[in-house]
Amino acid sequence: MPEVLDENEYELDPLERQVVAVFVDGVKVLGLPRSIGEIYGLLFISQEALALDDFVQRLKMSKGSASQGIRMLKSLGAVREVDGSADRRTYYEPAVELKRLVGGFIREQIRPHLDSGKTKINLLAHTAEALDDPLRRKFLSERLERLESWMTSGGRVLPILQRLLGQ
Amino acid sequence: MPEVLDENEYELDPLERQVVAVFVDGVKVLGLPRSIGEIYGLLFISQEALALDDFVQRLKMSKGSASQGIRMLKSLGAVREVDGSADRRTYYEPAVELKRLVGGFIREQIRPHLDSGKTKINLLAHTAEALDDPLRRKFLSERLERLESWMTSGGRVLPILQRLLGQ
DNA sequence: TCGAAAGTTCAAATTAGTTTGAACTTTCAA
DNA sequence: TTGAAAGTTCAAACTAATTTGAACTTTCGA
Repeated sequence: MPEVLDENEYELDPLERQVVAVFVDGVKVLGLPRSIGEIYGLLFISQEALALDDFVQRLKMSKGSASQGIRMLKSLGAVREVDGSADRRTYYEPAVELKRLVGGFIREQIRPHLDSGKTKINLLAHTAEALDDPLRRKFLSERLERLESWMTSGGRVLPILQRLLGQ
Repeated sequence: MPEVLDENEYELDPLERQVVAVFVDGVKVLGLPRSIGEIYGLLFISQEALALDDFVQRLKMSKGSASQGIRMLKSLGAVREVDGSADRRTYYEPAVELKRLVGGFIREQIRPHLDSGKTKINLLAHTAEALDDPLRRKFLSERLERLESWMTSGGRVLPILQRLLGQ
């Protein structure tokens, strides 16, 4: 067993394991991979910033997973790099403001789908307008309009949602 | 090829296929299986109620998938049974009010996770209170309290969200 | 500048999640 | 009542998603 600091003990203690498990469950609900929950969870219960190797050792995951996980967490705005570290590594700490986390999730995981969905539906609405059967045309146009209104409602609600979660 | 009505033609036409694809993408974002999107999508663009066998034939899925899919859609409140049908089958039509769909999703997919999460965190908070190291105890208690406050905020926001989507 | 440590990439292996299909139960018209 | 059609169940097969690990690139202290 390598010589390490108390805080960087190889295994997670039971409490840490359970908190990490809560985050693993949480990110699964959001459709994100387990490793994201593990990394963020470990950061959340750590008093000091952690580097890639800490995730590899303490969570027993591959360097590849840790690297990809950190990349996604960065893109979500869920972690930030701590600068001014003594050694050559990059250290991370978690963003713990709910507003910020929700904002990142909306921006990265929700908005793009809303936008591309809206585009597709607009195209289909056009196709429907060109249908021969007038009854079918009317029906489909109505339904596609409704679908568009869902997207619009969704788009309007997201910023409100984020504001409401701003503590 | 079996003798069928126009509306129940075996294959989906290109427009129908594309609308169904939009729903398949949509439910994937919500973390629901493809078959749910296919079934709901087909109902959404159909002018008359459909029965299990329509999903099997037109979407080329197994009876098992269709049955399980309908069960989940019922639990989400996304389809309702049409009563008074001529034959022995059960026919379904889609619920198309966004408010209702969102409500069902919150009730079935979000609330249970929020509730079980809150329970787990409360237990962990207790465990943390019993920690020997006072600094560690303070830090973890703070973090777990924050986690609880996330859950509470989430719980408060859901009904508002649903109300805002009530057109 | 060099080379060892840090970090990245991505095809293959693994794991998780979904669908199938066959055996089963239920329903209802004759 | 009965049996054929409708619907359900769930273990096995399949598919999709994640993780691994080895080869690679980048970085920076000596």
